[in-house]
Amino acid sequence: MAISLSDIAERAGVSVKTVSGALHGGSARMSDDTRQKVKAIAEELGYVTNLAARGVRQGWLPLVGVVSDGLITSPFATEIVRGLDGAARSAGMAVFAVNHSSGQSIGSVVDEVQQFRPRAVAYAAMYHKDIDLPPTLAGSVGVMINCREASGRVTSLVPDEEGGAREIVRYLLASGRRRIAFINLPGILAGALREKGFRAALEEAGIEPIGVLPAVRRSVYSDRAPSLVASHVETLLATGQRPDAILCGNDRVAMEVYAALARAGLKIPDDIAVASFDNQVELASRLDPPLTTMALPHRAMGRLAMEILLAGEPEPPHLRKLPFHLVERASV
Amino acid sequence: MAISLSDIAERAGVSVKTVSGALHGGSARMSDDTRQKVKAIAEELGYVTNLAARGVRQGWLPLVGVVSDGLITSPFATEIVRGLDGAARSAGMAVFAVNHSSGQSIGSVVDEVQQFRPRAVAYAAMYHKDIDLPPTLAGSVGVMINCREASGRVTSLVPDEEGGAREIVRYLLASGRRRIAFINLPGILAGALREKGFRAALEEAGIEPIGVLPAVRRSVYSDRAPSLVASHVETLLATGQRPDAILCGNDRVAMEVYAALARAGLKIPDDIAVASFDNQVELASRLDPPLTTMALPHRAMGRLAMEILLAGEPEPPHLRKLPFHLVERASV
DNA sequence: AAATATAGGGTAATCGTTAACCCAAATTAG
DNA sequence: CTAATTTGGGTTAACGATTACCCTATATTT
Repeated sequence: MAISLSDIAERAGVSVKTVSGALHGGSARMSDDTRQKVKAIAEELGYVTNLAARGVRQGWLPLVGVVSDGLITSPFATEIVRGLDGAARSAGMAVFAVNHSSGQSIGSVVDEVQQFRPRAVAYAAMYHKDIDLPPTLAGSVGVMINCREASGRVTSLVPDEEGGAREIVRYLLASGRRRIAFINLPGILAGALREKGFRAALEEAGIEPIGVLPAVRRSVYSDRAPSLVASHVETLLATGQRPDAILCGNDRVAMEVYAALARAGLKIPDDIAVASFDNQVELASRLDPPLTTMALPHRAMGRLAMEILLAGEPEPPHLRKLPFHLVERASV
Repeated sequence: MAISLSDIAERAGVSVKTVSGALHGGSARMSDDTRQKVKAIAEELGYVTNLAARGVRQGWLPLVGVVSDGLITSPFATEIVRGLDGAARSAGMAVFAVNHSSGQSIGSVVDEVQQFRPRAVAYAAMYHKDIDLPPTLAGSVGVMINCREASGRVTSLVPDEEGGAREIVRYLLASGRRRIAFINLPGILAGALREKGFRAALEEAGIEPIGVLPAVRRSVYSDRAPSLVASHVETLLATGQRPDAILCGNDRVAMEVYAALARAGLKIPDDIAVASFDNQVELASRLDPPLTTMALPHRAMGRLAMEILLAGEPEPPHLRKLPFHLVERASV
């Protein structure tokens, strides 16, 4: 078994509480002499705090549980966790992430996490969606990240899809583009909201969109679904009203657009501008030319979530939309 | 405060130990009647096991700590974690992942994890590298994942880079290719080992490589470094010995090769085959044609690591190389 | 019918840490 | 010079779960 306070106490010839005070109680009344001696012995013996024991006493462990739905495969997930982690560290907390596979109910996973008596629990969705949290869990889950909680009982943090789409469209307009098409991700919440922003921004400029087209068939967005991108691009180029900008649902769609435009012999951005959403850096910066894209506020959501979780007085539940961030590269 | 065993005991009119036996001690002597009654009350009160309390008694929490170096951004990291997680769950353990940012020493992060009294601790590197673990940690870290531990005091699990390269070259040879070039990732361990495998496989077939070229300048591999891929491809195509296959250091290099070949008007795989390492699915399956690539054994490393950590009798420390896995798509 | 098992469950110690309280010596205030 | 305060540190009781040990009925054996 590992070294405990009483081992140190015995060696130092003091009581356990003195050791505890010397090592952990910053303001405990005690001579500097004693404190130094105890610390030295602790160091020598290789003492490591037993947080489980402290946890029993305090009623909680210095953990913040994060339950995420399904795939943590995406780089987005890690950005959320980074945001959470950074804020957690500065509060002396660790992030304890558990993903719930499709087999389990949210409730059972939350319970699993609760067994560790975390200070707080957040729920994080891997893509922007609606989630209906079971009423029983409204008390134990403090923040919903990247999803809208239906009942409104829990504060939800989501990307401002509509605003992000407006911003990139305005940017395209500011660069002089007027004939703008949108190859969107169908069947997902982000797609629907972005389309609203896309249309709103064009309307406020008094411009008609060239087309809003789905990247895959059947209104079902999936990485496996066969892509329609190439044929859409060909169609768009064939019309008399050839677009001078194509906005893409994500960087991978943009990658396909690049390929289709290359086949058609068109130069980016001179003949046609390309922009998208996601800022998947490895992809976007490697494309030729590097891709201008709207970065999602994943890290910001993570950071804000942690601040909300650890804040003393909780705000009343509400939906908070966080802004996208334009990453200018050379494709516009 | 949450419900405890004694709350249930009081309500049920039995002792705490009976409640403990009923809920957790599968084989405790007890009438079925009592057991059912206790379980019902626990359910009703919404009892959740306090693992911290149990942890104090047992000396450890049902956790396996995983310390990873720096960036958890890569999809590889999550594959490792998935492997660990799957194996951990079936043993009733949870994975507690902590990444150590560049500021901290490995030791301090391991200590941070040890405070939670995990059952075992693993170290995971985000890309295949050599790591020199401080001697003090050889006792606390049970397995090194995706890295070779210099001193040999700890079992290390790494991808069989050499074997993987041999396999993909043999595959290219089997498909009839004879003039094979390799645009490799310079400056990293994986690159060096793969080159050995690449050369070995060609030699055993009595064939000379067309060229082994670095994807970026200066032998420093980084996602930011300016790419040399396009010019290399142009050079390769300009020679009389035009290659009929290009092996790429990773899928992103392959993506650039695709673009360069498209510009040159060459068809994949008819004019020239392309293959690579990584199997970054979102990319590889989206390229046109979909990319044939060697998948790294990340999940397998994670799973095996957990099995080693949780095994009763530990094997003596050794270096274990896990095989790559060929993902056949249409680019060869 | 007496001796022995066994089922069913209680008591109390234990894990490592913290914290409310106490006490003696030393210092300061008046 | 005495009373009040501070300093330094010890005692002891929690926290929640587990477990070795013990006791009392009832069931089984001889």
